[in-house]
Amino acid sequence: MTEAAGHTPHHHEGAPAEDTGERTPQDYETRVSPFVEQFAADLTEAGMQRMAARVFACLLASDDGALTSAELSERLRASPAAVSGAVRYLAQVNLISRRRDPGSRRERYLLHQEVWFTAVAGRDNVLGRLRNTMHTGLGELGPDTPAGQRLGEAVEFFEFLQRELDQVLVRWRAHRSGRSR
Amino acid sequence: MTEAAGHTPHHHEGAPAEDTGERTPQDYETRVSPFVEQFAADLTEAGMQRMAARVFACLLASDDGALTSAELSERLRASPAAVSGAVRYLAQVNLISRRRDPGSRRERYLLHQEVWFTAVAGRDNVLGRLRNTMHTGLGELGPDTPAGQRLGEAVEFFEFLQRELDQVLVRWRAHRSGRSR
DNA sequence: CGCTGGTTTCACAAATTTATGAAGTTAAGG
DNA sequence: CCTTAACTTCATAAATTTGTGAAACCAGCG
Repeated sequence: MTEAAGHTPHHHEGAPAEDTGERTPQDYETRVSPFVEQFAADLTEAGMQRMAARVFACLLASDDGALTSAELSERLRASPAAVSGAVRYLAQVNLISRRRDPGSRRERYLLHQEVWFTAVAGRDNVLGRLRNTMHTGLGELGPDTPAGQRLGEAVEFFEFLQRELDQVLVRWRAHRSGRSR
Repeated sequence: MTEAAGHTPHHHEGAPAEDTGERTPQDYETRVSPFVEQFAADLTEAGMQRMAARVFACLLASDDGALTSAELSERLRASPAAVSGAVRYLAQVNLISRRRDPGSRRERYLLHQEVWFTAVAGRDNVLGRLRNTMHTGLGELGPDTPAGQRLGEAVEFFEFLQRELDQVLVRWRAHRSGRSR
Protein backbone atom coordinates (compact mmCIF):
# COMPACT_ATOMS: atom_id res chain seq x y z
CA MET A 1 0.00 0.00 0.00
CA THR A 2 0.94 3.52 -0.31
CA GLU A 3 0.65 4.89 3.17
CA ALA A 4 3.34 7.47 3.55
CA ALA A 5 5.69 5.60 5.77
CA GLY A 6 7.98 7.76 7.78
CA HIS A 7 6.01 10.93 7.40
CA THR A 8 4.58 11.14 10.83
CA PRO A 9 3.58 14.72 11.41
CA HIS A 10 5.63 16.22 14.16
CA HIS A 11 3.76 18.52 16.42
CA HIS A 12 5.48 21.69 17.34
CA GLU A 13 3.99 24.45 19.26
CA GLY A 14 5.85 27.58 20.16
CA ALA A 15 6.54 27.96 16.50
CA PRO A 16 7.61 31.32 15.14
CA ALA A 17 5.36 34.15 14.14
CA GLU A 18 1.78 33.11 13.59
CA ASP A 19 2.04 29.38 13.68
CA THR A 20 -1.01 28.28 15.58
CA GLY A 21 0.55 25.00 16.44
CA GLU A 22 -0.90 21.86 14.92
CA ARG A 23 0.58 20.17 11.93
CA THR A 24 -1.95 18.11 10.11
CA PRO A 25 -1.42 15.75 7.21
CA GLN A 26 -3.09 18.28 4.98
CA ASP A 27 -0.19 20.52 5.66
CA TYR A 28 1.62 18.93 2.80
CA GLU A 29 -0.96 20.14 0.34
CA THR A 30 -1.44 23.58 1.75
CA ARG A 31 1.99 24.53 2.96
CA VAL A 32 4.71 22.25 1.72
CA SER A 33 3.58 21.60 -1.81
CA PRO A 34 3.36 25.27 -2.78
CA PHE A 35 6.88 25.78 -1.57
CA VAL A 36 8.11 22.72 -3.40
CA GLU A 37 6.55 23.86 -6.62
CA GLN A 38 7.82 27.39 -6.30
CA PHE A 39 11.30 26.26 -5.55
CA ALA A 40 11.20 23.82 -8.41
CA ALA A 41 10.06 26.63 -10.68
CA ASP A 42 13.01 28.73 -9.61
CA LEU A 43 15.38 25.90 -10.32
CA THR A 44 13.78 25.26 -13.68
CA GLU A 45 14.14 28.92 -14.49
CA ALA A 46 17.78 28.55 -13.62
CA GLY A 47 18.15 25.77 -16.15
CA MET A 48 17.34 22.48 -14.46
CA GLN A 49 14.94 20.03 -16.10
CA ARG A 50 11.48 20.44 -14.69
CA MET A 51 10.86 17.05 -13.20
CA ALA A 52 14.33 16.82 -11.76
CA ALA A 53 13.79 20.16 -10.12
CA ARG A 54 10.51 19.03 -8.63
CA VAL A 55 12.00 15.86 -7.23
CA PHE A 56 14.93 17.75 -5.83
CA ALA A 57 12.71 20.35 -4.20
CA CYS A 58 10.49 17.65 -2.79
CA LEU A 59 13.41 15.89 -1.17
CA LEU A 60 14.64 19.17 0.20
CA ALA A 61 11.31 19.74 1.89
CA SER A 62 10.99 16.23 3.23
CA ASP A 63 11.64 15.45 6.84
CA ASP A 64 14.80 13.48 6.45
CA GLY A 65 15.85 14.47 2.98
CA ALA A 66 15.01 11.08 1.64
CA LEU A 67 11.96 9.59 -0.02
CA THR A 68 11.04 6.49 -1.93
CA SER A 69 9.94 6.50 -5.51
CA ALA A 70 6.36 5.88 -4.44
CA GLU A 71 6.38 8.78 -2.03
CA LEU A 72 7.78 11.13 -4.62
CA SER A 73 5.32 9.87 -7.14
CA GLU A 74 2.44 10.56 -4.81
CA ARG A 75 3.53 13.92 -3.50
CA LEU A 76 4.31 15.24 -6.93
CA ARG A 77 1.41 13.49 -8.60
CA ALA A 78 3.74 12.21 -11.24
CA SER A 79 4.16 8.80 -12.79
CA PRO A 80 6.80 6.42 -11.48
CA ALA A 81 8.39 6.62 -14.90
CA ALA A 82 8.85 10.35 -14.58
CA VAL A 83 10.31 9.99 -11.13
CA SER A 84 12.66 7.34 -12.39
CA GLY A 85 14.01 9.61 -15.08
CA ALA A 86 14.41 12.58 -12.80
CA VAL A 87 16.15 10.50 -10.19
CA ARG A 88 18.54 9.08 -12.72
CA TYR A 89 19.51 12.58 -13.75
CA LEU A 90 19.95 13.82 -10.20
CA ALA A 91 22.15 10.89 -9.33
CA GLN A 92 24.13 11.50 -12.48
CA VAL A 93 24.96 15.05 -11.47
CA ASN A 94 25.61 13.96 -7.93
CA LEU A 95 22.87 15.78 -6.15
CA ILE A 96 21.30 12.69 -4.68
CA SER A 97 22.36 9.15 -4.02
CA ARG A 98 20.21 6.09 -4.13
CA ARG A 99 20.12 3.66 -1.29
CA ARG A 100 18.82 0.14 -1.27
CA ASP A 101 17.20 -0.54 2.08
CA PRO A 102 18.13 -4.15 2.74
CA GLY A 103 15.09 -6.29 3.23
CA SER A 104 12.88 -4.12 1.12
CA ARG A 105 12.78 -3.95 -2.61
CA ARG A 106 12.09 -0.30 -2.69
CA GLU A 107 14.78 2.22 -3.12
CA ARG A 108 15.29 5.45 -1.25
CA TYR A 109 16.61 8.54 -2.90
CA LEU A 110 18.39 10.85 -0.57
CA LEU A 111 19.92 14.23 -0.82
CA HIS A 112 23.63 14.14 -1.10
CA GLN A 113 25.46 15.48 1.91
CA GLU A 114 26.22 19.14 1.48
CA VAL A 115 24.08 19.37 -1.60
CA TRP A 116 24.65 23.04 -2.14
CA PHE A 117 28.30 22.55 -1.86
CA THR A 118 28.07 19.97 -4.60
CA ALA A 119 25.84 22.18 -6.64
CA VAL A 120 28.32 25.00 -6.59
CA ALA A 121 31.08 22.63 -7.52
CA GLY A 122 28.91 21.60 -10.43
CA ARG A 123 28.54 25.20 -11.46
CA ASP A 124 32.29 25.26 -11.35
CA ASN A 125 32.31 22.62 -14.03
CA VAL A 126 30.26 24.60 -16.45
CA LEU A 127 32.51 27.56 -15.80
CA GLY A 128 35.41 25.34 -16.66
CA ARG A 129 33.84 24.26 -19.91
CA LEU A 130 33.10 27.81 -20.95
CA ARG A 131 36.62 28.80 -20.08
CA ASN A 132 38.06 26.02 -22.18
CA THR A 133 35.94 26.85 -25.18
CA MET A 134 37.03 30.45 -24.94
CA HIS A 135 40.63 29.44 -24.61
CA THR A 136 40.38 27.41 -27.77
CA GLY A 137 38.62 30.24 -29.54
CA LEU A 138 41.42 32.48 -28.48
CA GLY A 139 43.76 30.24 -30.39
CA GLU A 140 41.64 30.51 -33.52
CA LEU A 141 41.09 34.23 -33.37
CA GLY A 142 44.60 35.13 -32.39
CA PRO A 143 45.38 36.89 -29.14
CA ASP A 144 46.41 39.97 -31.03
CA THR A 145 43.01 40.72 -32.54
CA PRO A 146 40.50 42.93 -30.77
CA ALA A 147 38.19 40.02 -30.23
CA GLY A 148 41.13 38.03 -29.01
CA GLN A 149 41.86 40.66 -26.41
CA ARG A 150 38.33 40.51 -25.12
CA LEU A 151 38.41 36.75 -25.07
CA GLY A 152 41.69 36.69 -23.28
CA GLU A 153 40.37 38.89 -20.57
CA ALA A 154 37.30 36.72 -20.23
CA VAL A 155 39.45 33.63 -19.85
CA GLU A 156 41.40 35.36 -17.14
CA PHE A 157 38.21 36.30 -15.39
CA PHE A 158 36.97 32.75 -15.43
CA GLU A 159 40.21 31.40 -14.08
CA PHE A 160 40.15 33.98 -11.37
CA LEU A 161 36.59 33.14 -10.56
CA GLN A 162 37.28 29.46 -10.28
CA ARG A 163 40.19 29.94 -7.95
CA GLU A 164 38.15 32.26 -5.80
CA LEU A 165 35.15 29.98 -5.78
CA ASP A 166 37.22 27.11 -4.52
CA GLN A 167 38.38 29.26 -1.68
CA VAL A 168 34.89 30.41 -0.91
CA LEU A 169 33.89 26.81 -0.45
CA VAL A 170 36.80 26.18 1.83
CA ARG A 171 35.79 29.19 3.85
CA TRP A 172 32.23 27.93 4.06
CA ARG A 173 33.47 24.69 5.52
CA ALA A 174 35.35 26.61 8.14
CA HIS A 175 32.46 28.92 8.87
CA ARG A 176 30.15 25.97 9.18
CA SER A 177 32.18 23.81 11.46
CA GLY A 178 32.97 26.81 13.56
CA ARG A 179 29.40 27.20 14.77
CA SER A 180 27.88 23.79 15.38
CA ARG A 181 28.85 20.41 14.21
CA MET B 1 22.64 24.56 -11.71
CA THR B 2 22.80 21.69 -13.96
CA GLU B 3 26.01 19.87 -14.38
CA ALA B 4 27.79 17.36 -12.27
CA ALA B 5 30.14 17.72 -9.42
CA GLY B 6 33.58 16.45 -8.83
CA HIS B 7 36.61 18.56 -9.18
CA THR B 8 37.92 18.65 -12.64
CA PRO B 9 41.41 20.00 -12.55
CA HIS B 10 41.30 23.25 -14.43
CA HIS B 11 43.83 22.22 -16.97
CA HIS B 12 44.79 24.47 -19.79
CA GLU B 13 44.85 22.23 -22.75
CA GLY B 14 46.80 22.51 -25.95
CA ALA B 15 48.55 25.79 -26.48
CA PRO B 16 47.06 27.98 -29.21
CA ALA B 17 48.15 26.77 -32.58
CA GLU B 18 50.66 28.59 -34.72
CA ASP B 19 49.34 31.85 -36.05
CA THR B 20 50.59 32.12 -39.59
CA GLY B 21 49.53 35.70 -39.92
CA GLU B 22 47.00 36.30 -42.66
CA ARG B 23 43.33 36.80 -41.91
CA THR B 24 41.04 36.26 -44.82
CA PRO B 25 37.31 36.97 -44.97
CA GLN B 26 36.71 33.24 -45.08
CA ASP B 27 38.16 33.09 -41.64
CA TYR B 28 34.78 33.80 -40.21
CA GLU B 29 33.37 30.60 -41.63
CA THR B 30 36.28 28.37 -40.85
CA ARG B 31 37.59 29.71 -37.60
CA VAL B 32 35.24 32.11 -35.90
CA SER B 33 31.91 30.51 -36.58
CA PRO B 34 32.81 27.15 -35.10
CA PHE B 35 33.91 28.86 -31.94
CA VAL B 36 30.77 30.95 -31.81
CA GLU B 37 28.58 27.90 -32.19
CA GLN B 38 30.49 25.89 -29.64
CA PHE B 39 30.40 28.66 -27.13
CA ALA B 40 26.72 29.20 -27.74
CA ALA B 41 26.16 25.50 -27.23
CA ASP B 42 27.93 25.68 -23.89
CA LEU B 43 25.80 28.60 -22.83
CA THR B 44 22.67 26.85 -23.96
CA GLU B 45 23.68 23.82 -21.99
CA ALA B 46 24.05 26.12 -19.02
CA GLY B 47 20.48 27.28 -19.44
CA MET B 48 20.43 30.24 -21.81
CA GLN B 49 17.96 30.30 -24.68
CA ARG B 50 19.56 29.08 -27.86
CA MET B 51 19.30 32.12 -30.07
CA ALA B 52 20.25 34.49 -27.31
CA ALA B 53 23.32 32.40 -26.67
CA ARG B 54 24.26 32.50 -30.34
CA VAL B 55 23.90 36.26 -30.55
CA PHE B 56 25.86 36.74 -27.39
CA ALA B 57 28.67 34.49 -28.57
CA CYS B 58 28.72 36.22 -31.90
CA LEU B 59 29.13 39.61 -30.31
CA LEU B 60 31.83 38.24 -28.09
CA ALA B 61 33.78 37.09 -31.11
CA SER B 62 33.29 40.28 -33.08
CA ASP B 63 36.05 42.80 -33.43
CA ASP B 64 34.59 45.53 -31.37
CA GLY B 65 31.97 43.68 -29.42
CA ALA B 66 29.20 45.31 -31.36
CA LEU B 67 27.19 44.35 -34.42
CA THR B 68 24.06 45.46 -36.18
CA SER B 69 21.01 43.34 -36.54
CA ALA B 70 21.83 42.74 -40.18
CA GLU B 71 25.34 41.60 -39.39
CA LEU B 72 24.13 39.24 -36.72
CA SER B 73 21.47 37.96 -39.01
CA GLU B 74 24.00 37.21 -41.69
CA ARG B 75 26.71 35.71 -39.54
CA LEU B 76 24.30 33.47 -37.72
CA ARG B 77 22.18 32.75 -40.77
CA ALA B 78 19.11 33.56 -38.74
CA SER B 79 16.08 35.67 -39.51
CA PRO B 80 15.90 39.27 -38.33
CA ALA B 81 12.95 38.24 -36.25
CA ALA B 82 14.99 35.72 -34.37
CA VAL B 83 17.75 38.25 -33.81
CA SER B 84 15.22 40.74 -32.58
CA GLY B 85 13.89 38.37 -29.97
CA ALA B 86 17.31 37.32 -28.78
CA VAL B 87 18.49 40.87 -28.55
CA ARG B 88 15.47 41.89 -26.55
CA TYR B 89 16.21 39.16 -24.07
CA LEU B 90 19.88 40.01 -23.78
CA ALA B 91 19.10 43.64 -23.16
CA GLN B 92 16.54 42.58 -20.59
CA VAL B 93 19.10 40.69 -18.58
CA ASN B 94 21.63 43.45 -19.03
CA LEU B 95 24.20 41.65 -21.06
CA ILE B 96 24.10 44.01 -24.00
CA SER B 97 22.93 47.52 -24.61
CA ARG B 98 21.44 48.88 -27.79
CA ARG B 99 22.75 52.01 -29.34
CA ARG B 100 21.11 54.16 -31.95
CA ASP B 101 23.78 55.52 -34.22
CA PRO B 102 22.48 59.03 -34.92
CA GLY B 103 21.90 59.60 -38.59
CA SER B 104 21.39 55.97 -39.38
CA ARG B 105 18.29 53.98 -38.85
CA ARG B 106 20.08 50.88 -37.92
CA GLU B 107 20.77 49.91 -34.38
CA ARG B 108 23.95 48.50 -32.93
CA TYR B 109 23.92 45.93 -30.18
CA LEU B 110 26.98 46.03 -28.05
CA LEU B 111 28.31 43.97 -25.25
CA HIS B 112 27.79 45.56 -21.92
CA GLN B 113 30.97 46.75 -20.29
CA GLU B 114 32.40 44.05 -18.05
CA VAL B 115 29.94 41.52 -19.34
CA TRP B 116 31.16 38.72 -17.19
CA PHE B 117 30.97 40.88 -14.22
CA THR B 118 27.34 41.54 -15.06
CA ALA B 119 26.75 37.90 -15.79
CA VAL B 120 27.96 36.91 -12.37
CA ALA B 121 25.84 39.59 -10.82
CA GLY B 122 22.94 38.10 -12.73
CA ARG B 123 23.75 34.69 -11.37
CA ASP B 124 23.67 36.39 -8.06
CA ASN B 125 20.08 37.32 -8.75
CA VAL B 126 18.97 33.78 -9.26
CA LEU B 127 20.78 32.85 -6.09
CA GLY B 128 18.83 35.58 -4.38
CA ARG B 129 15.56 34.29 -5.70
CA LEU B 130 16.28 30.76 -4.58
CA ARG B 131 17.30 32.05 -1.20
CA ASN B 132 14.08 34.00 -0.84
CA THR B 133 11.92 31.08 -1.83
CA MET B 134 13.67 28.94 0.70
CA HIS B 135 13.32 31.56 3.33
CA THR B 136 9.60 31.70 2.73
CA GLY B 137 9.38 27.94 2.76
CA LEU B 138 11.17 28.00 6.05
CA GLY B 139 8.33 30.06 7.43
CA GLU B 140 5.78 27.55 6.22
CA LEU B 141 7.58 24.48 7.40
CA GLY B 142 8.70 25.89 10.68
CA PRO B 143 12.37 26.24 11.57
CA ASP B 144 12.07 23.57 14.20
CA THR B 145 11.16 20.76 11.86
CA PRO B 146 13.84 18.55 10.35
CA ALA B 147 13.14 19.92 6.89
CA GLY B 148 13.21 23.38 8.39
CA GLN B 149 16.66 22.75 9.76
CA ARG B 150 17.93 21.73 6.37
CA LEU B 151 16.29 24.70 4.74
CA GLY B 152 17.70 27.05 7.30
CA GLU B 153 21.17 25.84 6.65
CA ALA B 154 20.67 26.21 2.94
CA VAL B 155 19.51 29.77 3.37
CA GLU B 156 22.60 30.49 5.40
CA PHE B 157 24.75 28.97 2.71
CA PHE B 158 23.19 31.14 0.06
CA GLU B 159 23.59 34.25 2.09
CA PHE B 160 27.18 33.37 2.74
CA LEU B 161 27.72 32.70 -0.92
CA GLN B 162 26.27 36.00 -1.95
CA ARG B 163 28.39 37.98 0.45
CA GLU B 164 31.47 36.14 -0.70
CA LEU B 165 30.62 36.54 -4.32
CA ASP B 166 30.33 40.27 -3.94
CA GLN B 167 33.75 40.34 -2.44
CA VAL B 168 35.16 38.19 -5.18
CA LEU B 169 33.97 40.74 -7.67
CA VAL B 170 35.53 43.55 -5.73
CA ARG B 171 38.76 41.61 -5.67
CA TRP B 172 38.54 41.07 -9.39
CA ARG B 173 38.26 44.78 -9.92
CA ALA B 174 41.36 45.29 -7.87
CA HIS B 175 43.23 42.48 -9.56
CA ARG B 176 42.27 43.88 -12.91
CA SER B 177 43.23 47.47 -12.40
CA GLY B 178 46.37 46.37 -10.68
CA ARG B 179 47.81 45.01 -13.89
CA SER B 180 46.90 47.34 -16.74
CA ARG B 181 44.40 50.07 -16.94
C1' DC C 1 11.12 -22.15 -9.69
C1' DG C 2 7.54 -18.96 -10.23
C1' DC C 3 5.16 -14.96 -8.01
C1' DT C 4 5.10 -10.28 -7.00
C1' DG C 5 6.25 -5.64 -5.54
C1' DG C 6 9.10 -2.14 -7.41
C1' DT C 7 11.69 0.14 -10.92
C1' DT C 8 13.12 1.00 -15.55
C1' DT C 9 12.68 1.19 -20.57
C1' DC C 10 10.14 2.33 -24.67
C1' DA C 11 6.99 4.26 -28.03
C1' DC C 12 4.08 7.77 -28.29
C1' DA C 13 1.04 11.87 -27.03
C1' DA C 14 1.11 16.45 -25.08
C1' DA C 15 3.22 20.59 -23.97
C1' DT C 16 6.89 23.89 -24.73
C1' DT C 17 10.28 26.15 -27.02
C1' DT C 18 12.32 28.00 -31.31
C1' DA C 19 12.54 30.08 -35.59
C1' DT C 20 10.34 31.87 -39.63
C1' DG C 21 7.72 34.61 -43.12
C1' DA C 22 4.75 38.16 -43.55
C1' DA C 23 2.39 42.03 -42.04
C1' DG C 24 2.85 46.09 -38.95
C1' DT C 25 5.53 50.09 -36.94
C1' DT C 26 8.62 53.76 -36.73
C1' DA C 27 11.33 57.37 -38.15
C1' DA C 28 15.02 59.12 -41.59
C1' DG C 29 15.28 61.32 -46.03
C1' DG C 30 13.74 63.20 -49.62
C1' DC D 1 3.62 64.01 -46.73
C1' DC D 2 5.34 59.94 -48.88
C1' DT D 3 8.97 56.47 -49.33
C1' DT D 4 11.49 53.23 -47.52
C1' DA D 5 15.08 51.04 -44.61
C1' DA D 6 15.19 48.74 -40.38
C1' DC D 7 13.24 46.64 -36.50
C1' DT D 8 9.27 44.34 -34.14
C1' DT D 9 5.11 41.68 -33.60
C1' DC D 10 2.21 37.90 -34.73
C1' DA D 11 0.48 33.50 -36.28
C1' DT D 12 2.24 29.43 -37.44
C1' DA D 13 5.38 25.56 -38.66
C1' DA D 14 9.15 22.74 -36.93
C1' DA D 15 11.86 20.84 -33.47
C1' DT D 16 12.62 19.61 -28.69
C1' DT D 17 11.52 18.45 -24.28
C1' DT D 18 8.36 16.27 -21.00
C1' DG D 19 5.47 12.97 -19.11
C1' DT D 20 2.68 8.82 -19.46
C1' DG D 21 0.91 4.00 -19.89
C1' DA D 22 2.23 -0.36 -20.83
C1' DA D 23 5.48 -3.82 -21.35
C1' DA D 24 9.93 -5.48 -19.75
C1' DC D 25 13.12 -6.31 -15.91
C1' DC D 26 14.86 -7.68 -11.52
C1' DA D 27 15.53 -9.08 -7.41
C1' DG D 28 13.60 -11.21 -2.94
C1' DC D 29 10.12 -14.42 -1.03
C1' DG D 30 7.36 -18.37 -0.51
